[in-house]
Amino acid sequence: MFFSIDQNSAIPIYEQIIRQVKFAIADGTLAGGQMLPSVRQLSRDIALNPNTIARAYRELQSQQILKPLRGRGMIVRRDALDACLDARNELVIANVRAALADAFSGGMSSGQLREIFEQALLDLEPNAAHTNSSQRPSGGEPSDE
Amino acid sequence: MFFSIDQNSAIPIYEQIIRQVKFAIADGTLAGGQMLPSVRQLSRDIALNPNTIARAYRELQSQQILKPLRGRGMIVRRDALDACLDARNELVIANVRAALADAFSGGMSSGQLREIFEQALLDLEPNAAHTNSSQRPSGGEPSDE
Amino acid sequence: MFFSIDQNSAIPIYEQIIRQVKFAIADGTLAGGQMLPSVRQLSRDIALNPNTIARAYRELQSQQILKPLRGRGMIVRRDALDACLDARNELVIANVRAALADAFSGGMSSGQLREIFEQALLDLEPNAAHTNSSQRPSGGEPSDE
Amino acid sequence: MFFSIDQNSAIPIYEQIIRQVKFAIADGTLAGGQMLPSVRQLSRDIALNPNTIARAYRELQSQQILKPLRGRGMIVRRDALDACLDARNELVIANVRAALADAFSGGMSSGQLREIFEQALLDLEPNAAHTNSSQRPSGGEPSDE
DNA sequence: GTGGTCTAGACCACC
DNA sequence: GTGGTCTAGACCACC
Repeated sequence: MFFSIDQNSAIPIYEQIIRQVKFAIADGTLAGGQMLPSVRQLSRDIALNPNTIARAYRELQSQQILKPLRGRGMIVRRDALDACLDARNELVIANVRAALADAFSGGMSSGQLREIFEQALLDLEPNAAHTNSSQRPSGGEPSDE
Repeated sequence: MFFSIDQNSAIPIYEQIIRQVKFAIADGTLAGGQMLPSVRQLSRDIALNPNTIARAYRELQSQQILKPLRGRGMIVRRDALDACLDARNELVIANVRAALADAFSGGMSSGQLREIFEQALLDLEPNAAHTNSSQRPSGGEPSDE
Repeated sequence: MFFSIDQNSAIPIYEQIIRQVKFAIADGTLAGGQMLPSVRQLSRDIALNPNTIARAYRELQSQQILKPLRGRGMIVRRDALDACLDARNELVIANVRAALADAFSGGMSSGQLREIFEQALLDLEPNAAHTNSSQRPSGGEPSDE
Repeated sequence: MFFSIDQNSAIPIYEQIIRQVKFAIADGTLAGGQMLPSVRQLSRDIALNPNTIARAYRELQSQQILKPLRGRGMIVRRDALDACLDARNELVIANVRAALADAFSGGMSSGQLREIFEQALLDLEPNAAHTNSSQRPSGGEPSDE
């Protein structure tokens, strides 16, 4: 599976699962209508208590991301993509703002912050082809309907 | 005092105090040799149980940031500044990296991230106008209207 | 359990617990991966407030001796043995040096100190007869009567 | 003065003073009838709160070590030497036994302990001429009467 | 069930 | 006055 769980993180495991399901939908790894691994299957795969998986699925269901198929499991709702893109964007924006607010409250300058940001981008960017332009088009979701 | 506690944060109160003491040292608000408010005084000022303050002070002591003067109170160690600058930088870098890692794992592009970063900087930067140059002098409010 | 707490000691109870956990790891009573008694269980067994136990466990955690398994309890870290052997040796060496420094500062001679040391060894050594040779094999109870 | 105070020690400062006065008497640095520095003088010399000095002198007086001369200060009682030698010996013996008990409770062997003891002796012995004989005469106090 | 946080309040030694 | 320890008990999230 595509889950990577950090047992030591301060973020509860069920939250990590919720987030990773949403992000997988946001980036297209999981598409509408697709089936999720069963609670039992997944609990074996990633060695977690089934209760923890079940809790994550339950919350994703109540957030209208997943839909239960009676007796068969959970599928991704056809209309889940927008909610997942929004969730992703909100989370990322909140993270960035929190990091900046922390930095300013400790007296750091925006110059130092830009350096840190660019360095982190260099280190982490998946397709490492870094360009200096900050005017690239904003992205937008390709329509694959 | 300079403390601002968020009772509803997921971050424990004693951790908020620890962080704010370190950041106050990092930005020069608290200098080496300076006295901290007493446990009882601070507990009155920010309406917290003295045990909570004492716990924060105790951890700062074991991290070599504060030093107790027996029967008199807590002072900032002369050599605390470096540790506090390091702590601040590490925290900010970790925050930024976590935000970026999250974003990439959700399929966001570095272009989108730069926009989010610059927007957050605009919103949060304390009393400073934004210019696009990253070599601009560190202070000043140039009018680019 | 293997804890023996002295309520009247000048050493705080939580420090006694910390020391005894480390020493139990050092002498092999507690091995890496092994589970500790839960805070509530131990607080019942040795008639102490759970907060006191929790404080000891918390500090052992921050010293990388124990590791919390969320919702399940505390285990001894696999790599804790070295740290515990070091802690034990450092403590013993510090104790011995402090005793000797005190003695010398009061004008005592090394001859007097050797007598005191050998007498204390005779009195305290667990189930072992004393011989004058310091190269004797490490176990066994030779009868030198 | 002959005092060396460790502000950070777990041992209270007034206890350090008491011990150092007794040990100075035990090793002959302070003789019966000799005058101690006044509370004010000493508090200036070693930069301590006069209350702390006064408390130490008060306890030494109640232990029959010092005697107040009205309006002039404290002198060492003529019969203080025996009490001071006893106090020194008891303290050293207690220290040594405590160190050994700690060591055994952590699974250390008497062989290891002898090594530690001899090493500490080598490091600390004031007139570093170390001999291997452990049968030296026990010392005894020279009579200078 | 588990540990973690927080409040409330007692008591202590030290200055 | 100062910080440090300890008890008692509530409440929380997680498993």
